[in-house]
Amino acid sequence: MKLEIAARQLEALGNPTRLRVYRALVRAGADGLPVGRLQARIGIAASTLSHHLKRLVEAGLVTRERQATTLLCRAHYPTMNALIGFLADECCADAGCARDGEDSAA
Amino acid sequence: MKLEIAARQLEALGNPTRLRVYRALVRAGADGLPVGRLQARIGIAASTLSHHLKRLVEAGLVTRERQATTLLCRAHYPTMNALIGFLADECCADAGCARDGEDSAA
DNA sequence: CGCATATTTCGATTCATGTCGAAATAAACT
DNA sequence: AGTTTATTTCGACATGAATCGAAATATGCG
Repeated sequence: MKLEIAARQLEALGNPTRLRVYRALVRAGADGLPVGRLQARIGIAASTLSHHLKRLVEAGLVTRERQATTLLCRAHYPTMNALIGFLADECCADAGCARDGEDSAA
Repeated sequence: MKLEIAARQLEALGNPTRLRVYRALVRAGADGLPVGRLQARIGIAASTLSHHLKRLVEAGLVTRERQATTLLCRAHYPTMNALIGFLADECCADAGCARDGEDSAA
């Protein structure tokens, strides 16, 4: 059922707004970014951002952590690495990758 | 506007059925797979598969080519490579990737 | 030309998504 | 305790997605 999980993560990233959010978090690096900052930067309603953030968190791509009065969000790199691994592995990656039948039990 | 494109491709892969379809095509390798084969393998209605296939094609992840009476589908690797590149680049990838501020013009 | 096979398009249905504003909750400060 | 700031949850709405079966289209064969 690994495929289901990968699909869920891909879906989470497969929305322009969420991808923008996620990218902003990645760029923010280890320090993360408070929700409010994100909102100002991306320019959407707070409730909408919260909704998207929740989906990213549920997909394991982002972590949220209370930091006094604000909620600090951070990109969770291991998940992204695993996802890229899945794509590269299950779904090809390297230039060559023209492996014919492999385990495709016809 | 590259982000929009990446989001579109991620969304295309972000559905379990489509991801299954795509993976089947990748596994089929350079020979590709006719639609009918895919349908039998995945077990969904032909119309549903056609719909999903269309989305994968529109996202540039799959190519379709008439082969006499059947339509041969193939995974289009360059797109996947570019997508992985985008994720690795814009959205982190390598294990380390704890680059703090970089261009995050806070 | 008409039939058989392969695939898509159409129409319908059901459910999920993206979005917002307003109200509720959480945490800190006075 | 009350106020302010930060964020989420709620309710609503419009739009899009996923799915199917049936009908339409395309290709090759006899």
